[in-house]
Parts: sequence; C-alpha cells; structure tokens
Amino acid sequence: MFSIGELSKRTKVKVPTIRYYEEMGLLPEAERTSGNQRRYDKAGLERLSFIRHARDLGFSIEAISSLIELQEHPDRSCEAATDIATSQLEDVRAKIKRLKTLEKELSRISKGCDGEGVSGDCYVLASLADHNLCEREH
Amino acid sequence: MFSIGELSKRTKVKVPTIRYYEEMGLLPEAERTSGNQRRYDKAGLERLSFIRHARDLGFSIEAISSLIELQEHPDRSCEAATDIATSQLEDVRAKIKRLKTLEKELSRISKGCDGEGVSGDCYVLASLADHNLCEREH
DNA sequence: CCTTGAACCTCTAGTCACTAGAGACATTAC
DNA sequence: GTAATGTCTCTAGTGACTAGAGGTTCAAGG
Repeated sequence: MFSIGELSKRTKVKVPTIRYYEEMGLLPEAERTSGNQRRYDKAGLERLSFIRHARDLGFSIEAISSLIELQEHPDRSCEAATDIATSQLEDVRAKIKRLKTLEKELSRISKGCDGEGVSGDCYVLASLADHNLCEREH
Repeated sequence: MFSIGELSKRTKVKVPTIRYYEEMGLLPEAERTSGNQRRYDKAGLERLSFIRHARDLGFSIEAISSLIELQEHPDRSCEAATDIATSQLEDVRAKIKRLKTLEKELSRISKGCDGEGVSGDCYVLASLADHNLCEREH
C-alpha cells in the first residue's frame, strides 16, 4: 500500500490530477488510512497507468470511462473498444490534416515579411486582414 | 450601419462570440441604437474579419490583441507581428509532429483487433494497459 | 514522547474560448 | 396593432486540469 504521492511518482500523473480522476469516476474511491489519507495498491497503479496511457493518446475522459467499463467485463464483445480507438484515430487524422493546411498558410504568411519593416507594410498583418491573400481555404 | 445579427451572418462569427470579443477588448465597444442595440459599420466588419481569420489560423486571443495593436500603429516596427506568426507556426509544427506519432501508434493498436472478439482478449485494451506493447514513445 | 517538516486533506476558483439558457426589451413586417 | 424575430444582460457550463488557502496527518530524528 502506498500514498498518493508515491503513486504520482510512479505514474508521472500529478497528485491533484489523480484526485480529479477519482472524482470523475475513472478511479474507484481509494481506501483511506485512519487519518483519511488515500492508499493504493497494485490494482490502483495499473488502472492509473491505463488512464495515463489513454490520455497520452488523446482519448477523452468519457472514452476512457467506456474503455474501463469494457476492461472490467472481459466477457463482453470488444467492438465498442475498437470503435472508440478507430474514432480517435480518425479524429487525430482530421486534426493533422487541418494543421497541415494551417502550417502551409502560416509559413507562407511568415515568409512574406522579415520583420524589418513597419507594420503598415507588414505582409503578416495584411494577410490576416484580407483573406483573399490566402492561397487556400482553411 | 447594421446589427450584430447581420455582422454575424457576414463574418460567420456567432452573435455571442462577437459580444465575447467585445468583452475581451478585441472589438471596440460598439455604438448603440436608442434602444441599446449594437450597430456596426465597415470598420467593425473588417476588424471582426481580421479576428476570425487569425482565430482560424489558431492564434490565441492574446496574440490577436497584440496583432491588432500593431495594426493600429502602422508606423511601428512589425517585428513583433512576425515573431507572433513564427511562434504560432512553430506551435503548429510541434502539434503536427506529436499527432503523427499518435497516429502511428493508434493505427497500430487499432489494427491489432477487429472488434469481433471478447474484451478480455482485445489488443486495443491490452495495449492501453501495457505501455510496453507500444513501439515508440509518445 | 515530542517536534518538525513534508505530504496530505477539502474546498473554491481560475484557465481558454467559447456556448447555452433565462427572462426582459427592441425592432421589423404585415 | 400585433406577432415574430432579434437583441439585451447575466449567470453558469464545457474539458481537463491547475493553483492556492487553510487545516490535518504522517514519518523520521532526537
């Protein structure tokens, strides 16, 4: 059995975040010492590692909730789990696509001005003021 | 002179968002009718277009504030503007990089399970539970 | 056993950029 | 004149935390 600080060190999840996950129902309510401090065991550590890993991959708290539910019922179909993962993947791909468009536009705009002039002549500012100066939709 | 709803239509920025921008100081306080409704002119339209364009490109409200300040002083050096744009570009590039790593990992994980089995055997869930199943850091 | 200092507790409020809703007033079209 | 639509302010909610206040508990050293 170890403290919340120890759990935090082992998982690299900050202490207030652990408490937050408990409040959100991702972690079961921890056992307490007689002095009301949380104590965790291996199961708690594994659960939190799962959560952290999923968060790192960008899954929402809600998605993680569903994934945990499935994990707790190993006999159920895992279709929902693959659905969640697939939709997260699509999400990530969509974000990449959008960001790449932005990247192109921003880099074009940035190149247009070396920062040595005066803002009345600045291509960065002109581009922002006038969407027609953009090469593509974003 | 036109109403906030009209401005909203022309810029595709929602009415409450326009009011929010005003509150944040991105838009000057609008003139009002005798009945206290906001009225806008061409200048207001241009300013909001600028803001929307910058937001679309991912600039923060704070960054936009600085950009607007520069825009209002056409005699000042535009170094700050190019700095803001460059740092935004770096930001976008960093995000793309991270998302690409996630994409690879997620797609690998997703492929590992077709959703037809039972969650006890699901590779998606197993991967999330055990970081060692990952091929790279993320 | 006592003290000290770090770690822990709960609670509230703040972050960012909006969005939603309530309840009241203004404008416009017919 | 009336009805429908638009607008006003204000408060509160979103997601996933983060920060801080003010108080309690724990572990180690003396």
